[in-house]
Amino acid sequence: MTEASPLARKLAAFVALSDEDLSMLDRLHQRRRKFVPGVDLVHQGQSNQTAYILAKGWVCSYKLLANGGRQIVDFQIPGDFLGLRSVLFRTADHNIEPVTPVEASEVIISDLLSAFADTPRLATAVLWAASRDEAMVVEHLVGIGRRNALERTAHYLLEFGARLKLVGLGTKMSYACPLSQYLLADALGLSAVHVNRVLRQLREMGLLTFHNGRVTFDDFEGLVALADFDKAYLDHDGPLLR
Amino acid sequence: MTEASPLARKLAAFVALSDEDLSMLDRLHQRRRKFVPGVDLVHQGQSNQTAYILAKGWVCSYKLLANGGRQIVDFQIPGDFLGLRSVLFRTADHNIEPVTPVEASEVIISDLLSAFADTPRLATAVLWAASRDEAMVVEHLVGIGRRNALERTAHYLLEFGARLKLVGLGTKMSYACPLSQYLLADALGLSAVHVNRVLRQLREMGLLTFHNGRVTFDDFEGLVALADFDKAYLDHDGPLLR
DNA sequence: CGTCGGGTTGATAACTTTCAAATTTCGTGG
DNA sequence: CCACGAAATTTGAAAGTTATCAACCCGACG
Repeated sequence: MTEASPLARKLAAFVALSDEDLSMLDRLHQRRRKFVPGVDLVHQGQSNQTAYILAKGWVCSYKLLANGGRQIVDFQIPGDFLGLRSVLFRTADHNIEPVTPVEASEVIISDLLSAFADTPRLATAVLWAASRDEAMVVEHLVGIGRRNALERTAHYLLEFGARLKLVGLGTKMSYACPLSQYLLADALGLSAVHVNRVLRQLREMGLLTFHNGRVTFDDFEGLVALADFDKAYLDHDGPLLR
Repeated sequence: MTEASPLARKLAAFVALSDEDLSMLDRLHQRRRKFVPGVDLVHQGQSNQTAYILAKGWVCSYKLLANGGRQIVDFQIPGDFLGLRSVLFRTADHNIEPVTPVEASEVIISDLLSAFADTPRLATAVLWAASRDEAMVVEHLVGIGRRNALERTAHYLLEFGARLKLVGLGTKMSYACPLSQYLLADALGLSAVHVNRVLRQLREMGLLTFHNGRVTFDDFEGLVALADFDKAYLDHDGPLLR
């Protein structure tokens, strides 16, 4: 096998996958498409949705409000599914936009469903990943509702560290993060100016450094304590299910 | 058929269900159990989960933080599933607690899965409802992140109106709401004191009244405008899919 | 009665936003 | 390789929103 895809890598962390599972997973990837920042992949209200598996780059899902604000619900990174929900729901209720140049494979929904029927372990793994995604949205909600700016930012950046490590795009100590402070602000429910101040504070406290598109954890344990981060949450060694 | 159950009523709004679908739905309901406020239905970290269909009363799902705060992720009302996610995830990552005395039917997951295989329209309806629940969590996230206390509260109470009307527990003008201002505060990411002030303001603006466990919309259109509420979102007449 | 949980109100403090203005970074064309 | 302009980051000051603290009120209930 060549280099494992991010998705395969992620799923393998949940469920031990056979070669058959893996090749089935490969066959799900259809046309590879590219997108660039500034052009939505999915637009609010648009119907007739396609689902994708993200292969390269970051995207964000967001909603716009009448009062002019926007809230980023989640960022997706390689190995994540895009737009699965919109397909079910028939029409998208949010926008999806590339944060960086992006490559993604189309997924034919009927292929996915029949793959589920044929390879139940794969189905388990995908459902598991979907549940985790939902859990992350919930954690995000909790953070915005009940954590102050400092804890919230620390928690969010820690979570990304864990997600990226899972797909082989980061180490325990640092990762490449293409987000601007504006994007971070729209995700955290803060103003960009305040995000800047918070990042400075985290740096001055010796906890983490976000510079030049790279997040570095200067004091991992300190961060975890500050953010009340559940390490077990995204962090484990072998697959959970053998 | 006797009085339609809240769940049947809700699903029928999404998908036109046959008698066969409906009786299948009935058979999903197993042991009926009762719960009282103060005792968790589901406790964070607990494994070996059961899923339920809520028949009477309200419950809330919440997470506790190390800093002492708690965030209520969602309230569930009659017709909602409870703990479906926890079952998949093997262990619960949040708590579920009754807000009022509650009655709920256990659901055997294998029954649910085989019902899906036999009656695809029912499966569609349930998945649709699940997607809607997820969309509501996202909307909640957006509200907490980017709406001020007034808009946020108005939006939340409007959403409840729509949800309750869907299961026959409210009219366009008002509904019974058993939530204390403390509960509302923990859901909205505000302090109880501030919720009190916001409710007063909404009342003084002639928009809505929340008194004696009842929410009354005094100026529906005004509220919708203030909250930037998407009426189409939860509101429709016939089933979406015939 | 006395207590207790919920609601209400005022005063003050804390946190975050907004506005405005540097400063730095970075890609592009000269 | 340097200059230029646009975008992103940084900082200060002032304003706005929401939390916290401290009372007080009220109805339910033992």
